[in-house]
Amino acid sequence: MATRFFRRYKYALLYGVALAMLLFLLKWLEWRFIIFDHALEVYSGALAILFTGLGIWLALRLSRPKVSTVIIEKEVPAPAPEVPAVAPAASDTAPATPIPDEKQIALLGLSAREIEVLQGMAEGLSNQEIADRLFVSLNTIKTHTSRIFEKLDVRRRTQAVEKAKRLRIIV
Amino acid sequence: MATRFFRRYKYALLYGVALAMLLFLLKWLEWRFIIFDHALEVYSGALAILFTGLGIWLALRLSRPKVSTVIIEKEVPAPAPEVPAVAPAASDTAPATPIPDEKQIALLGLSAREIEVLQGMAEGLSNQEIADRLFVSLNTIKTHTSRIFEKLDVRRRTQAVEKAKRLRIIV
DNA sequence: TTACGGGTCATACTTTCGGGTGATTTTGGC
DNA sequence: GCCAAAATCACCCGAAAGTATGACCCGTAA
Repeated sequence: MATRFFRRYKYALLYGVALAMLLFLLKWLEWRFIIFDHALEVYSGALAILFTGLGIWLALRLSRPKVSTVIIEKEVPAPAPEVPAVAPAASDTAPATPIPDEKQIALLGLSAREIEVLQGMAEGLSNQEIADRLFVSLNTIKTHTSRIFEKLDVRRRTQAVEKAKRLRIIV
Repeated sequence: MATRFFRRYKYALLYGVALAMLLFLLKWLEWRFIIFDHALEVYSGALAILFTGLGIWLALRLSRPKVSTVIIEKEVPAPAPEVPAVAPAASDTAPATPIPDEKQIALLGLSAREIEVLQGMAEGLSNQEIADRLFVSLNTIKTHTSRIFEKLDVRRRTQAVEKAKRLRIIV
């Protein structure tokens, strides 16, 4: 069928259509404003939009609202096979007790920032995209991911997400 | 004392100073090239400040307070039956339908083989591991993953897994 | 018979991930 | 003010993932 063709050249087709629409829009605007001289209004509008965007960007960039972590304990009747595997990882902080503190098991020593990164991972974002969202560099995210993998005792992001969801660390 | 104050409001101060310098620069330029009609510049500046403030206000108002909820799984001494590890975790994503949604699969045109690969992906396996499990070559898995990404309209395996689980294609 | 979808495999290439290491800055508690 | 933890950023390097393209085989439906 033509589905394969469409699938293969989907983006090319989309790009073509988008370009056509954009050209049409430009033509329309040209016609629209050739009559009236709305230069000042357009200028003001552009300025307003630009600086509103700047303000939003600034606020998001500079304000780091405290991430309040709400901890809800939930009793689970079925001890998953992975839970014992978690224990040795947490045993770094509490090696004495054979059954470490529940909070340490659950949190695994994950910081708030690491959970944010984990959340991004779970949404299927790349490290670069997570970096952009959190306004930090790619290297920082890589450091965070490394520590997350360490603490969760996994080696790949897919495993981390799977485990984090299973442990209800993230939704 | 003053250091603490400076530290706390560092960015605000920086922003203020920067703004002041910018205004000064504008004034200087204005004086440099004596043009009587300063109305536009003043108007622009006022507009810029106003809408920057608006943007900041908007961002602060609209950005929801980030509250990360951590649910702690607490083991209960009561021994549980031999439940597969996946089952309890899947209960939160698919409480109603334990079986995959056939309609979604048919709708997306995913083949049986592709579902198998997708399943492997969801378990956090690497392409090589999936290849070994299905007794095919690594390149074959890569081809499958590419087609899966096409059909699911995603670009990364993490996104594919996220979407597949959301659509109940896999458990 | 031919066209097509599905499965398989390959090469060559670019991009992203992840490990390892070291460093500085920021933050929060004492 | 001091200190430890957290957060940030950098560089290198190998591995894995993903893109693009072409090819072959095999059923099946037109």
